[in-house]
This record gives sequence, structure tokens and C-alpha cells, in this order.
Amino acid sequence: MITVLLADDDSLVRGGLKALLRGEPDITVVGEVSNGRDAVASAHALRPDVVVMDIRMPVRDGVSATRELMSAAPRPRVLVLTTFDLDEVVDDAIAAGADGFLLKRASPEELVAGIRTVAAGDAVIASSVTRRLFEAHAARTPADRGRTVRLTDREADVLRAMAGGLSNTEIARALHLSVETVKTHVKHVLTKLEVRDRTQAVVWAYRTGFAYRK
Amino acid sequence: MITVLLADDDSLVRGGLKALLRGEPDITVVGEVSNGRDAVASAHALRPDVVVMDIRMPVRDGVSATRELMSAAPRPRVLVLTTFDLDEVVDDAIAAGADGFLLKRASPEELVAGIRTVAAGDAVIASSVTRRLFEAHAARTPADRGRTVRLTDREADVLRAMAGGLSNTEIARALHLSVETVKTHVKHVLTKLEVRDRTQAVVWAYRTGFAYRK
DNA sequence: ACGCATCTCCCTCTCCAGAGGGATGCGTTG
DNA sequence: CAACGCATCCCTCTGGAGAGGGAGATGCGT
Repeated sequence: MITVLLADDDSLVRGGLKALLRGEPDITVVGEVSNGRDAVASAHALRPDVVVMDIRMPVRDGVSATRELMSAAPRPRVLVLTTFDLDEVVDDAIAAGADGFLLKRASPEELVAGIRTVAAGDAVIASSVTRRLFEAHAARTPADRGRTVRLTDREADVLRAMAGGLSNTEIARALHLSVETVKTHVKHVLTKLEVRDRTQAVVWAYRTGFAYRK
Repeated sequence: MITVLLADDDSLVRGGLKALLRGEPDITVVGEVSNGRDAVASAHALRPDVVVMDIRMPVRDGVSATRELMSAAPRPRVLVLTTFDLDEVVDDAIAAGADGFLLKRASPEELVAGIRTVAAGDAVIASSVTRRLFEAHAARTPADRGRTVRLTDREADVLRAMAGGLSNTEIARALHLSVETVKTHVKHVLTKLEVRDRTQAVVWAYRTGFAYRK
């Protein structure tokens, strides 16, 4: 049985969600609140599996509430509902630790499936939002797609450090090398990636996902 | 009714999935294949809502098959099953256009919820994989978490250009400005982001998702 | 034994990025 | 109106990044 806490300042929305979820035998709404502060309090008291959280709420917003819930034990899964996928706070909510994002215009089936998915520990993301987050990966240039960039271990270390924002001097300290050696590796990385400077190398690292690996 | 095509070279896996999905009244397995080539062919013939796709398959791998399916009309949703979340091809699969990733060690509930989610048009991602993709967002420093960075329109333009790998001179040409003006904007961006140089600004842009916006 | 790749360190030189100022016009808002 | 934010352009100066070389030490496969 999946227990759900609804947090939305619009009682009409809460009512709709409640009616919708009443039809699901494995999902129970154990509570409903209208602001972020009450969401945190009720989550602690009721220990729901999933908190369906609106972003824009009075007293305390959903992002802030989500952030606090992340440190709770056991921590509830948080499924954020946003009105607009353009909403700038979506990224903040991700940073806050939300497990899912769906749009309020999602179909009942989407929401129900989304609740089950986050309850299972996986993440759900509305397709439109996903596309933004993933377009980086799709943004590889055709040239990159075919070309296999083969960096040596050391070069990969250096590129990772570059992608962390470290200067050559800092990389040298971090890897116990002389600055000269770091510069050599950097030079080779730039050549292999066919880019002009370290900034473009860092861009490459993030666009291709290299910066997230390892 | 959600129609599903299973593509996995291990017949035991296919059998297990089929038995599992037989218990779901709204899901029907309309076909099963054991390699990527057949997956593409069957997807065209059967037009399933969802293709559950293994990555490692003979003849043609799941990533390649997924890529081709993306151009089909109507295009099926593709839910990729990987054995290891460390699998390096996960990123390739994202680039190929897959709608979901789950691990083979996922629970039956996860898989069923995942199929329903991708069928609804949303994306599902196994939590361990998600963490890698999103750790960027979570990687904001605690100082960043509370702080709201407010860039002016022009500063945002410049930061976007920086995140594209452009030099100050190139940014000036692109935005029809003098290099001096660009440097001023860059200076303000660095100050506001509390970073040292343009490389760190670019890192910030990708880590926070700024580089993907707009 | 030889070639080859990798890792390490060193040199010079150029050029741009960034710090640290100042200055102007132009809206908006109190 | 005055104050402020914003955008634009200009100056000097320093440090570091990157180009373009060279070179010795490993280890690996042939």
C-alpha cells in the first residue's frame, strides 16, 4: 500500500487528486495540507511514502519544503507538480532532491503511474522537462558521434579536474604533478578533443556526459 | 490498453517479463524478439506502444535499434533495461532517444509502473542512474542552495555564450558588442556567481542547468 | 633489441582573460 | 527630480593559458 500526502494550496486540486487516487486500490491519501510548512510537519507525523508537492504555496514553498524533507528519516519520496514546464524552479527542485516532476496538465494515468514509480524509488520526469535536461546528451555534434575520443588515464584525470573548475596550478596540486606536466596533458586533451581552449574542453565534458562519469 | 514488445536475447528474461505482465489487465505483450534487428522490424509491423529493450543483444544492439525507432511514425516509447547502472552505453541510449531506463534488478512493480509511465509519454529513470545524471544539480554548494543568483538579460546572454565555448571576441561579434562591453558583463557574471574565472562560470552553468535553459 | 605510447618535466613566447578602475546615456521608480 | 539599475564603451596592468618546441623514464608488445 502506498501512502500519499497531498500538498497543494488549491483545495480544488487536492479534491481532484483525492478523488482520482480513491480509485486506486494500492494508493491511500493519508493527509492533505495547503502550504509547505504544514507539508513538512505532516510528513514527519504521518510518514507517507510519497508527498505530492505543489511548488507555489503560501507560507513555505514546495522547493524549500522538499529540501527539508530530504533530511527526514525515513525520507518520503517527493513528486513535484508544476504548472509550467518552463518554471524556473524546476532545477531548484531537482537540487532540493525531488524524485519526480509532472505537470498539472498530466493525465490521471500519468500521475498514478508517477506516484507508483517514485514510491518504488525511481524518478519520473515529465517529457517536456526531460528533454531540456537531456538535450545536452543529444547535443553531441554529428562529428562527435562517429569519432571516438580516446584519452589516456592521466588526460582523463586532468579533464575531469578541468570540468571541476580547477586551474592548472590547482590540478597540479591535486594530482601531485608539476604545472608543466599539467599543461602538457591539457595541451593533449585540447588536441584530441579538437577544441581551442579549456573552456571548450569543459563544455565538451558536460555536453558529452564525460563530466558526470566516473 | 498498453501494447508492449519485448526485445531481449535471453528467453528466460522474456519469459519472466511476459509472465509478470500477464498479471496486468491494461498491458499486453504483443510480440517478443531476441535481437535489435528484429526489434526494429517487429516494432514497425506491430506498432507497440512500448518497446522494452535490452542493450546488449546480438545482430544489432539496443542503442542502435532505439536510434532507428525514434524516426518511426508513430514512434514507440522505448524503455531500456540495463544490467548495470554503470553501463557506459546509458548515455548513448539517452542520446539515441530512449524514454526510460530501468535496471534488470528492478522490482516487478517498478517495471510495470515504468511501462505505464513511458506509455503516458513521460520518462522514467532508475534512481541510481538518475543520481548520476542529476548529481550535477545536487552538486551545488550549500552556499548556492540558499542564494538566488539574479543575472540581467545581457549577463545571461553572455553566460550562455560562454557556456557555448565562445571567447570574449566571439561573444562580441555574436551579440554585436565591443569586446570591452563583453568583458564588463563577464566581470559582473563572475562576481554574481562568486567564481574565479570563466571556466568555473561555465561549470556553474552546466551544473545548475543554466546552460540548458532558454 | 627496437619501436611506441605514456607520463613526467622543462624552456620561451604570445596573447587574452580578468582585476580595477572610470564614464556615458537611458529607462524606471520612488 | 534624484536615485538606481542597466547597458554600453574605454583605459591600464598582471597573470596565466596555450603554442611550440625538447627530453628523459618507464613499460609493453613485437
